[in-house]
Amino acid sequence: MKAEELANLLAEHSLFADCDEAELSDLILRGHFVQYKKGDELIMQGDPGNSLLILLSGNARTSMIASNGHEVVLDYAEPGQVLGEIALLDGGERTASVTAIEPTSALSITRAAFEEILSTHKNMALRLLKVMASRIRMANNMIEGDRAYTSGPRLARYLLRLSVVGAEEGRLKLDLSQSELGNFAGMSREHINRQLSSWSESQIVAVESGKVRILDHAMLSHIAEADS
Amino acid sequence: MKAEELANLLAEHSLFADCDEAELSDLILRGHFVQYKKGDELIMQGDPGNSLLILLSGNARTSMIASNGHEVVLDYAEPGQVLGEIALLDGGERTASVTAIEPTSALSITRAAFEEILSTHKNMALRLLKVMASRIRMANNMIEGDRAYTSGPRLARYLLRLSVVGAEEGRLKLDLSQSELGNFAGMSREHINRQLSSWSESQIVAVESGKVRILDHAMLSHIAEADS
DNA sequence: TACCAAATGTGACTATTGTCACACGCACGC
DNA sequence: GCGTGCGTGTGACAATAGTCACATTTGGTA
Repeated sequence: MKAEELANLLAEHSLFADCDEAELSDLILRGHFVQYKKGDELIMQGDPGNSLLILLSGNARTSMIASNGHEVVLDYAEPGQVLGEIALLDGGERTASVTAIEPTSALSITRAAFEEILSTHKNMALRLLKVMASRIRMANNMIEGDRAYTSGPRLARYLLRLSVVGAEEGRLKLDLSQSELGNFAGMSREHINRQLSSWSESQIVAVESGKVRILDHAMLSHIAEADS
Repeated sequence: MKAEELANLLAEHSLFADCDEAELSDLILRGHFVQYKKGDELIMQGDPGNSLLILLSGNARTSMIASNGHEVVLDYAEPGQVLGEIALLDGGERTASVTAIEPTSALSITRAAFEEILSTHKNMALRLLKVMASRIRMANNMIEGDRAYTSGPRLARYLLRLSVVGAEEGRLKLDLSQSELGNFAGMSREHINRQLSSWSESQIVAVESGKVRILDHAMLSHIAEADS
């Protein structure tokens, strides 16, 4: 892939949208283009964290396996997302895995290159700080939601999180199986199924050929804030 | 309080330990010394986030109140901790409150001063990035633990998190009431009580005059990783 | 088309944890 | 010394959600 195409891909996405020429070309020059097929692991839990990825295309799931085998899905990453920066920054192991859920490509940046880029382009650090701030915000939100609400409002929250903003007819960004939704929202597949069925009857969502569609966005938002 | 004293306070703590003279004095010069008594709110959920705090002494609790009234304690902050950087960086509202749980003092830094400091001392950005990285790691850990484990292992994890590292006799950093422990570990006061009583019988912890002491650190760590 | 695997739907039961109610004890101030 | 209030201990019960078992559907492909 040519540098120019990469530059376009990067510049499309918010974090890099305001990068100047030099920054973009530095990223590309020092980065390494990698491709994955569905199911490949971009990052593996337990590995040392010596590089950072910038997702260029495709989609990936960030998840952790707890010591009792329970899988917890933390997030789904879209193109433009920075992945693996935590272990790179604090020198620890990777605490989560990132798995491609469709054919995916990314720019891989080593620690050395990352440090050079940070010290050369001081705006990059500020950009990264902002990204990480919103990531902490999101994580705190998850903790709050998981703790404070019962399964209904919680599922509502996760569905809303998956919903496209200016969506045509409540489509979700990702078509997850009910088991995957369960790992994301922290409830059993069966429970997801029952909840969706119930909402389906009240015309809040539609479940068509396995795919969830949000019919009543307002109602779902209301449920997400509900008392119980 | 004199600048020199402040400099010493700052330099004592990891994040600022390797700051050079100029950085420290810049922080102090541009910062504003504030004091709080027990129960005061250093940061209030819902406010706009126009400043950042560096805790100098005392102790504070970071917590959120969900829309259904449920209180979720995210963390307890020790001296040296940076607080309120998220809203400052991403421009959003404060999503959590920070309350002094004892007499507390802090250095308050406005957005303008913060930006100047970041752009003058580029090492500051890197330091902050590291702090935020470990904060994300911690948050992900909480999510994993809350999701994957039942109350026993979860309480064990939170107790361990409160335990002093080179502790004399398993003392905790903070003496929390059982209700507070409940809000921190995400379980009801009654359930905390029953769990502690049970561990007390098996000599894993001791509950003396309201204060929890860890007797069998190894056992508690083992429970924290347990299957159920 | 016919088969297989994976995903979904659903009932019955169980487990875990929260809630409510109330007793007790200890500390603090009057 | 004696209330008053807060934190704690504990039983009985309710509610929520998980588990297990199995039927059914669907989608891909030989």
